[in-house]
Amino acid sequence: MFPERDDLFDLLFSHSKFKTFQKKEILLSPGREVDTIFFIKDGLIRSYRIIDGNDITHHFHKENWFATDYQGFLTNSPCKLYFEAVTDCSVYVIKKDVLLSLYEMHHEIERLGRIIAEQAYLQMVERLKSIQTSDLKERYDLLIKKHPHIYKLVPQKHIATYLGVTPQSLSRIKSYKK
Amino acid sequence: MFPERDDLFDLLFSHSKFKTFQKKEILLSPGREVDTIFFIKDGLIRSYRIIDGNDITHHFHKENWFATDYQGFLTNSPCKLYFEAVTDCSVYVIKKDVLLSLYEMHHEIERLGRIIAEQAYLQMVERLKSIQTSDLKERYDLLIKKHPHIYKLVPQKHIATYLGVTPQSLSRIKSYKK
DNA sequence: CGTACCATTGATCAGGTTCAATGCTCGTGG
DNA sequence: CCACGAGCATTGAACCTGATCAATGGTACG
Repeated sequence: MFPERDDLFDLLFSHSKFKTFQKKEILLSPGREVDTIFFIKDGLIRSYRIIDGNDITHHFHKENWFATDYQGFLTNSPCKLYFEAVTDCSVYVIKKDVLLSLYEMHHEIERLGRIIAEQAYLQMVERLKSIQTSDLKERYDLLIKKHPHIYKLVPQKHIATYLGVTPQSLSRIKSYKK
Repeated sequence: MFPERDDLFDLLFSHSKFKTFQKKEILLSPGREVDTIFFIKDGLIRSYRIIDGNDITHHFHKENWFATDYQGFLTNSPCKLYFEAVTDCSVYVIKKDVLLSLYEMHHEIERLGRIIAEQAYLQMVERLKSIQTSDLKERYDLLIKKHPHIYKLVPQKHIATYLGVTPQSLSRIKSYKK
């Protein structure tokens, strides 16, 4: 997933604040510019946006990886997402300006930044490709195969919107399955 | 689009080979592992994959940016795409191992690598979001507004598959428009 | 001029949406 | 300890968008 370089992460964390959140707590809301990145030490976070009053899941953020409105972060535009703790969570809170100056100062943190961006890209490509080439049933099967614990932790309706469909459609698919 | 640092690009190009291709020439085919990146100095390139015998456009690569099977490049997996010169093209051909060692040697090239990955991510997110939130007509309008020259250079059918629909559907949409 | 490639149009089909009603389950207060 | 309510899942029916299959029409280029 990322280079096995604990020293790098230790350096990063030494410039962060450690924080815990309870299940269902909101870590971050839309509005201001994105100046915060979370690194999830423990727990599961769901990000979502509200479109026409509907809660649409953007992403599930798992432990040992980052969570932020990456698009807002990169383009200096306002945060569009809510971040909600699906389970109790513990996270390192990293400030954007701190991260950027770490990029400047340490070639290796810059590299970490590159690898983060590359991984984010790969995730998006996979998701786009699966939407374009697989039908709903295949996408659902793949998701619960790759991330079985998500299936147990979040309501179906959030998984449905993550897959880009309504909860009703997902429900019907599951009955065909058997 | 990217930092205005001609010296960086000059450094990169000094480790590249300059090459020209004629309209309709294939620059790269699926098969072997991806060891090549193109930087397009001039011209337009279309990448596509063959799925069930059908030509599906993956991306349009414009001048002053990079073109490669980025997914294959990042995951060391075989190239899945064809790259075809839509117009006559001139490109810098950069070898993967050369780029990786430039990353190692120059913090600033590493940064360029980060920015490339970030931009690639942003493009994918935009595309995913437009598929999930816009209907075909809106996506088509947005595409020709943002990239009017593509519209003139490639057949509709390639634009259709880029948008994730059949040429027939795109044709119908256009007649509603007026 | 003819042919090859692309765009358009028509008819039918399939998958997912929407709106609405019903069923299930778990946590809380009486 | 039970009963109720809130939130979620399921199911049904009508509908809509884009896919598919097939035929027709244009046009550029040899």
